[in-house]
Amino acid sequence: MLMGEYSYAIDEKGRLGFPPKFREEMGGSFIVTRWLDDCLVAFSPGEWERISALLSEKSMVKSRDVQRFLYSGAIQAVPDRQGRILLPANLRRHAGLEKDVAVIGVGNHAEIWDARAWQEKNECLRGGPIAAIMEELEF
Amino acid sequence: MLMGEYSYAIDEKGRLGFPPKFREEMGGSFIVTRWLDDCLVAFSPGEWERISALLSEKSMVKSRDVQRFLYSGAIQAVPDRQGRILLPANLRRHAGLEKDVAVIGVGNHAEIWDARAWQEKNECLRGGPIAAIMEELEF
DNA sequence: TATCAAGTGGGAAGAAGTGGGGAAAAGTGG
DNA sequence: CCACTTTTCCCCACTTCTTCCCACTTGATA
Repeated sequence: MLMGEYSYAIDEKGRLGFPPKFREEMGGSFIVTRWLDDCLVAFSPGEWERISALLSEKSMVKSRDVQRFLYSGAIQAVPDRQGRILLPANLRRHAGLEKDVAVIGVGNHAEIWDARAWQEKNECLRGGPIAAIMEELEF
Repeated sequence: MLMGEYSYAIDEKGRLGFPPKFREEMGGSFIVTRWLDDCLVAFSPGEWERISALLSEKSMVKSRDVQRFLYSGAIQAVPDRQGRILLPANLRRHAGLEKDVAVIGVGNHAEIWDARAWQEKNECLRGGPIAAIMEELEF
């Protein structure tokens, strides 16, 4: 179960640290791609298979933009011996990543946020919508 | 059944004492995460499993903010030999914890409040809304 | 009053984050 | 087709921070 929040800095070579606990849980490599709300997502190979299968069940025509979105941004990330992954420029641009980054666990996947964007997201969530959404979900 | 109210002080390293009775009831470790009304929550592993399962039944897209809220704040708290748990900075910030803290039992879970916030909450509860909420719940 | 449990503080070992250098591969021009 | 330049990628070393463990103090109880 991926959870927790970790802070990292992208260095001049575009390398991003990745939490040891996450690497351990995900295995030797994982898939990183674009995600909703201007962040990036990391799936273990198994979860990626599952997502992929769910997508292929849908109408190829109706889901074409979703497939373009997810597949075109996807890379297979292989951490180096220090546990860092290399993020291509297009992915960094999508999430507005420059230097300070937050990596968060979200159960079955991890998300990569620009530190400031994540902070603002947090402020919004604290504010109140969480209780409303949970009620709506009948929690 | 978790119940009662306990006072502790967070030390400079972010460590927080946890009531022996609660530890005993929860087992060797438990999950702590953000919760509604600017406090933290502690679930036993079993209860966490239940919450987690409820969440994964929902739509991944619709529940994404709730999942971010709960999972990104979650840590597996393993008390040290003195029965203290280590609270990361982001959790302390969420609940406004600085020094004096109240740990309270709430049936199936425990909550961690800033002492002053808990005091104010208490005043509010005394005030009156309790009866109204109980009526609404058809108690 | 003595003993035990529990709360609090500090130090040391280990892991993890960050930066830099070197080798290999790929792309480009002659 | 060969050689040179540039970029990518891998590995090593250092510093910082986390985490675990031990000791002390305080309060309760017999």
